[in-house]
Amino acid sequence: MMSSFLGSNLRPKISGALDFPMIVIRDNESGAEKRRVVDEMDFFSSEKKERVERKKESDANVPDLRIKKEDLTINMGLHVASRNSVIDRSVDDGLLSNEEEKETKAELAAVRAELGRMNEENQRLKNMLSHVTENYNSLHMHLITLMQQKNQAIHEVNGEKIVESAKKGYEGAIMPRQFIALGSAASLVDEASHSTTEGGSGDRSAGSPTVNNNHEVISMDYGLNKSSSNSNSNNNNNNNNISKERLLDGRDHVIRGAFVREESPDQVSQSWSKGTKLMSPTKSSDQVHEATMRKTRVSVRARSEAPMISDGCQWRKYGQKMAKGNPCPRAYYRCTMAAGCPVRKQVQRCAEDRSVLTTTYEGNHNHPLPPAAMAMASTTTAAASMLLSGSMSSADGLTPPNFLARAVLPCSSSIATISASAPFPTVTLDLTHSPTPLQFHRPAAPLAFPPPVPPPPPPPQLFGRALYDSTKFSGLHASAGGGGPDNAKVADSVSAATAAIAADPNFTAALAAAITSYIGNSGSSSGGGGSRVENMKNNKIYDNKDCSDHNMGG
DNA sequence: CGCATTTGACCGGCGC
DNA sequence: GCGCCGGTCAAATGCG
Repeated sequence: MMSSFLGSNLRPKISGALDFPMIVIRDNESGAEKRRVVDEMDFFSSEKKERVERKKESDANVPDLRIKKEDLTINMGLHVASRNSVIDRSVDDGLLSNEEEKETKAELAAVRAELGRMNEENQRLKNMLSHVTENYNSLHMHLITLMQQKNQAIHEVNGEKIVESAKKGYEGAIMPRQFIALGSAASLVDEASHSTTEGGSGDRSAGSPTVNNNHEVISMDYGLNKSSSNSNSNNNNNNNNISKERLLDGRDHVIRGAFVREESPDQVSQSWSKGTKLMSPTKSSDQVHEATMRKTRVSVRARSEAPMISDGCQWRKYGQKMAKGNPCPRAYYRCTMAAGCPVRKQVQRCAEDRSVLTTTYEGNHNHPLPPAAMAMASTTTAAASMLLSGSMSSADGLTPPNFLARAVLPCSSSIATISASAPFPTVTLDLTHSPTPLQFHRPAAPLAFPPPVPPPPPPPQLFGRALYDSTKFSGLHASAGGGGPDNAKVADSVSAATAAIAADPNFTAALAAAITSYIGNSGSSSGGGGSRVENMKNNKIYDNKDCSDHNMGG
């Protein structure tokens, strides 16, 4: 990266430097050449002043401080080099007077001193930036760790009370009106599931009322975590019990309703999320916690010829299976960006349309994410949280389960499908549609997570087309930070579809914000459109389901 | 040699 | 109880 930066900035400076009369005088015997040099040296002072002025203007026009300083360094380095050459040769040839020599050498010393100062300041700024980055990463990790420890403590201390309340048929649940805490929503969802596992384990033979009670525990715990992790983050420890009591009392931003699913608690704990081996008694509590952390899934459907969409994270493939009803194998990946990261994903092509790639995410990352991955994580996280929100709301008829479709693409038939009947709640974001520009609304609300340095965003009207040309996306991330001359070429080859899903932070951020924005207003949403709750038992949503179900809006 | 991928074995849940 | 299925593990293999 540095080389490309230097290259792109050196060339004009070199050209300018070569305009300076430093032509090598190889033939000392030629009087004509000597005179020519003397003539050039006659306007040495005015030339020098002009170049100093140009440099000042150039420096003033460079917006970025770092680039400015480095540019200045390079420029000044050339000044020094060329000046040295000219002075030395001129002195050697006896072409400079003593006064001129003193003057230019004094200027040279000054320039060198300035160069040294700039170098020092440049280094200082670099160190500062690196220090800030390190601090940010460590704080982020610390925050995640604290939240996990806090939530676990809550379960241990108050879990029994929640279970008791749930068994009594308590129907209240807190649903925060706003959330977008990066990376926390999935955790909250997962924590909710954690609570379900603990609470339901003691009464698995109960009938449907108990099932609903368990789901209510999900909602309540979710609300608890949200309130403690978002708005009360500064007083987490003090407010845990308070939040719990408010939660149990049904006050404070309560959206009443039960988390409705059709399956039994046994089904809740099965399959991908169950972590059968992780749940064994021989495993540590952390492992059990990790296993139960992974509950809610977010499935993203996108057209791509690549074997896997690039979402900014590092994945390691740990298995591949042939799934029933689909001739295409299903690949299993786990996140390897940090040791012990519980996030996993499945990748499988649609049986009906091989160009459609279904990526299903589960769990939340326990480490800082790169910008592109952050955008993707935010999107899936928001969708996962939306799932709980939608399920709760749909129970009391306020909001249809597939409200995301109207949230993101109000005029399209569907971009998202929410399953409230699966063994694990799942949101399917169907990005294989081709929405018209009028249908795509970027949210006006600012995002809560820091916007990454964005690549040139694809025009909204190209979104649908881009989705179809998602073959060559895989090279994007390698070139994202390059800024080199190949960027345009790479950009041409990048699939804007997958980019829209995973790499274009603008889009994913917009999607996340749209979801989030909608959730923030979900309590006031009117019913209207019919809900479409799919039977996702045994992962049928992508195994056996006709792809056309997701492509209604085409 | 280290790391990632492949692939068969294994496990637990579910349906019959 | 048995077979099917989804999910995971871990040894074998491939690759840079």
